Amino acid sequence: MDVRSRILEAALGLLAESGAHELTQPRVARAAGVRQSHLTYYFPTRAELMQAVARHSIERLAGELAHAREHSPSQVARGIAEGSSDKRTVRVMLGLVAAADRDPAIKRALRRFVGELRGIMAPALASGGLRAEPECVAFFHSVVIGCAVLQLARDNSEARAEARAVLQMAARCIARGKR
Amino acid sequence: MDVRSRILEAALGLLAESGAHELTQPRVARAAGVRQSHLTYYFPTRAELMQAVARHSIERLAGELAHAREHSPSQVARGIAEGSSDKRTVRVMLGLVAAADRDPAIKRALRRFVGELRGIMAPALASGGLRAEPECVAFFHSVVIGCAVLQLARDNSEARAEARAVLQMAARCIARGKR
DNA sequence: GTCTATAGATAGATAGAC
DNA sequence: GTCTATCTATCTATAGAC
Repeated sequence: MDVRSRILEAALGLLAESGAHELTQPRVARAAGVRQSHLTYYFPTRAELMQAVARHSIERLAGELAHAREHSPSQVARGIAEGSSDKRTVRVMLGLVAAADRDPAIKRALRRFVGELRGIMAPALASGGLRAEPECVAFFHSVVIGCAVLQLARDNSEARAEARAVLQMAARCIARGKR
Repeated sequence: MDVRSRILEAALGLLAESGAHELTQPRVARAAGVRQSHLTYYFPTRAELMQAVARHSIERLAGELAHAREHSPSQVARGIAEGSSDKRTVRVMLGLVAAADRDPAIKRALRRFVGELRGIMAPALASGGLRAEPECVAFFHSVVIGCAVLQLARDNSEARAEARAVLQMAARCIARGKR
């Protein structure tokens, strides 16, 4: 793996493990096994590093979903459910949202990602007997994110059980043939 | 207003305006009009400052809702809808979630707040003709948070319109008389 | 591409006078 | 409770040798 990729992998790991707070040049460099001044050769400013980390994280998340898609739509659904209950994934997402709030470039990347994610999500919902109109996909996506955030914020078994119940409820709401 | 309150107000302002990234001792002190070394008299460590800011933010958010409740349940509903589309409020919430992820004390405060918020939310939903069982409140709460995060992340008119549509859809899902 | 070295800024925290 | 002064650690960024 080339150095640039090693750096991005290390950054993603820190982001997933401890949140955006850990994403500093010295820590990323140490985790990647390069000198800090070498890191700035690839990413001259912190903003460029963050943008690259955002793109890399998004590629990763989208890639995992696309990979699941090769198997079956139900696996996509499971992947989304697992991702939304995986603290590492949620930390990455919240970090990207916070970064997007301060950097339009990251905001654009996140917009594209939302579109892409929903493009993957829609057929998975459809094959699960759920409605896949854009409105329904947006609805389900919102529920998934809400559950994920509430779960990371509270982080106990009660929150996990609640997330499961709420997601099932959301699925019933967009079940085909209803309303 | 005493100094301690001024500090917390200033911190909340920074958090709402620019996110958790801005919450440093020097910036908070400057915004509050005190010396940094004076700030550490009230909050000896950064962790204590963060915990106090969390408590203060939560009191503020809960207070605004409780105040709306004195008027009418529909105002509570409007307050929740407005809060979830107000970037300042969402920044505060995301900052607290990120802080809770690293500090169990903040996590506990956030858990209590979720309970409190839902206690206010439930009768508002009920008086709006919606079901107010805990499951339904948790469901609606999740949708609100998901919409808020998606909106902050993308921040355009499309996202705003989508959030409105999704919230209305969620309301229809827990309308009384429906399954 | 990789390294050493270092500058300049900012953050967190403490000691002690008043 | 408020202040000055200061220390240490950390972060971002640049210059220049190899």
